This record gives sequence, structure tokens and C-alpha cells, in this order.
Amino acid sequence: MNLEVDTLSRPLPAVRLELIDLGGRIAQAVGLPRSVGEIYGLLYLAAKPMSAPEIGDALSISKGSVSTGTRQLLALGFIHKVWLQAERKDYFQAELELGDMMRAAYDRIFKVRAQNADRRLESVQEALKNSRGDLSPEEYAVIKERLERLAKIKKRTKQFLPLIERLMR
Amino acid sequence: MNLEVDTLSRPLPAVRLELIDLGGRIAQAVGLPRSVGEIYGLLYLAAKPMSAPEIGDALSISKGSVSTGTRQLLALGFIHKVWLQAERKDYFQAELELGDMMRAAYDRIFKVRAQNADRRLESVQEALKNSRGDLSPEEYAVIKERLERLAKIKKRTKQFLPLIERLMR
DNA sequence: TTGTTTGTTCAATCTGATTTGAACAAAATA
DNA sequence: TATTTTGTTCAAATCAGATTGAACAAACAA
Repeated sequence: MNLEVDTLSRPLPAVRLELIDLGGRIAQAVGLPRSVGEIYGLLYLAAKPMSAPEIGDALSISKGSVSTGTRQLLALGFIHKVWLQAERKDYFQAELELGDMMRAAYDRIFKVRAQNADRRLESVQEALKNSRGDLSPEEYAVIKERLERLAKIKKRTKQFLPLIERLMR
Repeated sequence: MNLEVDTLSRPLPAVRLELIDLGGRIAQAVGLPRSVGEIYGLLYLAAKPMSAPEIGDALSISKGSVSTGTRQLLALGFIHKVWLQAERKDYFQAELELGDMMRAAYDRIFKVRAQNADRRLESVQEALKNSRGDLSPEEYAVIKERLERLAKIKKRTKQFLPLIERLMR
């Protein structure tokens, strides 16, 4: 048995608890599991990298949650692994360049979603052709016109996205 | 008993089912209940306004869901009520100006969330002052520096939002 | 008046997502 | 070698939010 002082978990100071909570809420708002945000909130104010067991300990969450949570954060580029001297544990550290991270997250999540919605809209247009037989001429006209509106919005949004991207640099 | 032809629900054509599904998925992606998106998808391609019972019928969802769903959509400005001649039912119609709607939704949801996160961050800063006693000077320095980074990002985001707003006009 | 229809609310239920914890593999130490 | 520690995976438990359906009120019709 060999417990270092660091491993012996002192209770976290109020600031850190606050930021953990804030991280959790933001994660939820964005559709990620609360625990993922909490892990990031914990690491963001950590003076040194933390190991998975330390994280689980500090947040009182299970090994499994830490494992999946860190995996997600790594995939998003919100944290990275650090090899600390001759340790065999993985250590995690928060990526501090929030600007970069947000940009990356935007690319991976938002952009992909926009593309999906895009493709889906095309398949709706397709469905109109196939439904023509079931529709009265009036219905057909209405639907056609409204789908054209949607197509226009899609187009505008497409022109719009690069502008946002440029602003984010 | 007095069933009009319109009330006798024909099955919906494929296009409409597709758009209902798309609406549902987008709603989920944005953090709204799927049924809300489905109702909007249904109304968006409706040739005439639809009553609550008709909506529930078409989507096979309960009175309760229709009631709460339409309330949410009204609040978001995505649909409006129409009084159809001497009917005593409420009729609903989709707002077609998606641009306007998105703008309004942005104001109501996104902006408010940003403000909340804002306030929360301030309370984190506050907590730092109170935690000062519990922290070693090094820890204090690290945390202070990182919270300052956050404050900078917050500031940049604030400057950034009006730009987006202008672009959305 | 009584019976019908519409619409709201809310407690109970259902559903999907998150979290847990046990089983397991890998790597290191004694 | 046996033991300890770390970390992954996945089935089961748990939780949060959405949906239902019953109770009720309101408006109207018979």
C-alpha cells in the first residue's frame, strides 16, 4: 500500500465545485452527458494533470463513466493525455485553448448536423415526386412552393456558414 | 354525429411523413421534444390550418401532447392560431417565414442561455475570492489565470454575438 | 337541462440515455 | 508465479424528460 499525499483526496475548494457544476450544465445544454462537462470542469482548474482514478474520486463517479467520459472529451479535443514521468497511469489535462476547441467542436458536430439535415431535405424533395399521384393539384402546388422555401433557406444557410467560420478564426 | 370529409383522416402522403420525421429529428437535435418538431413538420406542409384533434389524429399522439406541443410552438413563434369562420375549435397554421422564426428562437433560447452561463461564470469568480483561504498560492495563481482566460472568451463571445445577429437580418 | 366536444393540467407511465458495477484484459510489481 | 492496479466493455439499474390518459373546466348543441 502506497498512498501519495496527492492521491489522498482533499475536498475540492468551492471555486472548483462551482466550475464543475457550470461545466455539467453547459454540457447538458449542448446535449452531452453532464458527467462529461463535469470532468472537463474539474480538469480545467487542476494545477496538474489528473489520473482517471483521481477524477472518479473527485467527482464520485464510477470507473466506467470516467473511461467513457474521457474518451468523449479526447475525441472532441477538449482534453489530452499526458505521460507523467515513469507512471503507468494515464493522466489527463484540459485543453486550455477554448477558442480552438469550440472551433473543432463546431466542425465536428454542428457542421455534420447541418449536412445531414441537408441530405434529408433532398430526400423530402424526392418524396414529393413519388407522392405526386396521391396529391390533388392544389396540394401538390402548396407543398412544392413550401419545399422551395425550405430549399432557399438551406441555400442561404450554406452561404452563411462560411462567414461564421471566418468570424471564429 | 357530424363528420366532415376533411376530418376523416386520409393517410398522409410520403412527402409529408418525410418532413414530419425531419422536423422531429431537428427538434431533437436542438433539444426540443420530438413531437414538437413533428407537429411543425405536419403543419408546414398543410394546405389549410389544422385543429388540435386533427393534429393528434394525423400524428397518433395524445391530446395532452398536442396541447403542450402547440403551446411551445406558439411561444416560439413557429405557429399561430387562426380562427376559421364560425368554428369553435382552435386552428393552427405554421409560420412560414423560417428566417424570422429562427431569429426569434435565437433571441429567446440561445441568447438567454448565453446570459445564464455569463452570470454563472461571475459566481465562479466570486467563489474564488471565498476559496482563497483553502488554496495554496500556486493553486490560487493557476485558478486565477484560467478564470481570466474564461472571462476573455466570454468577452469575445459577447462581441461576437451582435455580429451574428446582424448577419441574420 | 343533459350530452358532446375541445382543450388544459398533472400524476403515472414509458422511453431513451446515462451511469454503475462486474467481468475481463493488460501491465506492472512483489 | 500470484497479486495489485489500471482501464475497457457491456448488461443491468437508474434517472430525466416526454408522453399518455384521466380528471376537469369551458363552450356549445340538442
